Amino acid sequence: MTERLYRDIGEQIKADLAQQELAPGCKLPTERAYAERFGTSRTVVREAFIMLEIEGWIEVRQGSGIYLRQRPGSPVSPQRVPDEDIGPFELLQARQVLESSIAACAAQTVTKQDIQQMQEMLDLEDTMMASVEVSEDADRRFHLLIARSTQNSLLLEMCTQLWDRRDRSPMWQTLHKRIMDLSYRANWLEDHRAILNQLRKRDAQGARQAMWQHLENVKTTLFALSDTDDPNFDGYLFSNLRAQ
Amino acid sequence: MTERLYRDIGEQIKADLAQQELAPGCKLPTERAYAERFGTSRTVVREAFIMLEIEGWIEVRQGSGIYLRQRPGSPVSPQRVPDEDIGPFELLQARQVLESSIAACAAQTVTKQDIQQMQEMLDLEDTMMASVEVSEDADRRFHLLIARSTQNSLLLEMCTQLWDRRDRSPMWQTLHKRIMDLSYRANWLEDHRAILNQLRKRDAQGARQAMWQHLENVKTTLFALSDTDDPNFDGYLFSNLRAQ
DNA sequence: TTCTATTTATTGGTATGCCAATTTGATGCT
DNA sequence: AGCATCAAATTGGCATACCAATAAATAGAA
Repeated sequence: MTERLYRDIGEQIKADLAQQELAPGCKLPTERAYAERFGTSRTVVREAFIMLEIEGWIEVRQGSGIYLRQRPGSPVSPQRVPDEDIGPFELLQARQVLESSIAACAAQTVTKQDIQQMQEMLDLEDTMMASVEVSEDADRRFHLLIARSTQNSLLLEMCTQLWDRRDRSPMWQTLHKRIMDLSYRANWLEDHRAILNQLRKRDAQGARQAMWQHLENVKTTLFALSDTDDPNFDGYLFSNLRAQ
Repeated sequence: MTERLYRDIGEQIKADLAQQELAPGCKLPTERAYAERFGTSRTVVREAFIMLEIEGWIEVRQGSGIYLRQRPGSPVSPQRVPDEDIGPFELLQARQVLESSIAACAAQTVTKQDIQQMQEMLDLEDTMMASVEVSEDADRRFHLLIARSTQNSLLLEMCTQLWDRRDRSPMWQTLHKRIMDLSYRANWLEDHRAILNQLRKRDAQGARQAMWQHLENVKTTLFALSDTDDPNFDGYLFSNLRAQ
């Protein structure tokens, strides 16, 4: 695996900023200064700053300089957690917490069109259960449709992030096949139907509980599958918050 | 405002990929190909790809090529919402949904050490209420400590993201000063005390409701302040999900 | 003195060129 | 035929050089 140099430099800059406890809005050293300091070309430093910019730490102004957008390294706020460090269990727990509340919220904002689209996804899940590809995609879309129906773009974005994380998770690939081979999808389809029914009734508490139970069932399934030959499986499954 | 070229190119590449509906893992055109196509140097294309890499869309392998990491542009999943497009109300609603559930979850996982640190933050808020800087920082830390006490790094990360969004929000700067000048902080400190009390009791429902009520109060305060001379204020306050 | 216009320096933006890792496929041996 | 080896092409990694926007300094007019 190629360790991209700009990432190293970017992390070093972040560490450096965290150490100094600079105030938001203050000006940072120039690209040239960092280049000389790290003994690299300005190109790499520039790339590192692009990383920090995308991550939201800094703001770059041509001809002026680079400025801090917020306090770096607040003791409780971590940088982005690497995909490899997140286990399926931790991910599902986060989804359970977030999506159950989203379901409750959605019950109060969902429109007829939303309901209709969700129903179409369920029909798709039903008829195309044989196709892993299609039914899995329908699963994802069903959940995201619920998030979208809250009419809150941030809730949809967060929910999307968690699903993207799952797809990127190395361990998911393994679990994915095991789960798909088995017939759990029928159970989950029933869960989905229950959720949609609560949304139809505009029952916030019912929707919350239905979503919670659904993800609880997924967790249970996952747990049952943890009897595996992969020695790292258990530790991975339960990997949780690391020390700050 | 400087529109950074690499952002334009990056967005164009993303749009291009979404259009083609490529499968995950497939190989993308080379940097040189995109450079020629857009009529720019390879440098900007490379910077654009760094953006996509940070955002998690692609994986870059030296000497080999650039590969897709996941499905781009699923109909319901948007790209990241720009900070400028998010109003304080939408942000607070997202926090209310997320943080109230986090509080409920935290009530079951919080440790004595967590409780102690939260108490310290409240004491800081109390004694340093005169200092806007300090009390605001304590506010932030208090909320993030709750998220951290769930022992779930994703929940902490999402919560942190929302607070970072607030800090970056252009409208927040305006509201921020108005709120700080007034004496709402005392009320919010009471809210925080109520939340901590529920956490002490390990009462999940109580914690959920206390957090919900707290952010409801913040929303109310914000709404009261919306009587302003800024013509864009109202629209901004309620800007919500845009059409997909 | 003060304000303004202009020059100069600073700083990020972009392009070009060469280097290193990887892949590909041709070559020759078994 | 099959496989190992090596050379050439491909492709991203990095550095240098010059361009453009901004800010700072300075000279001149009111």
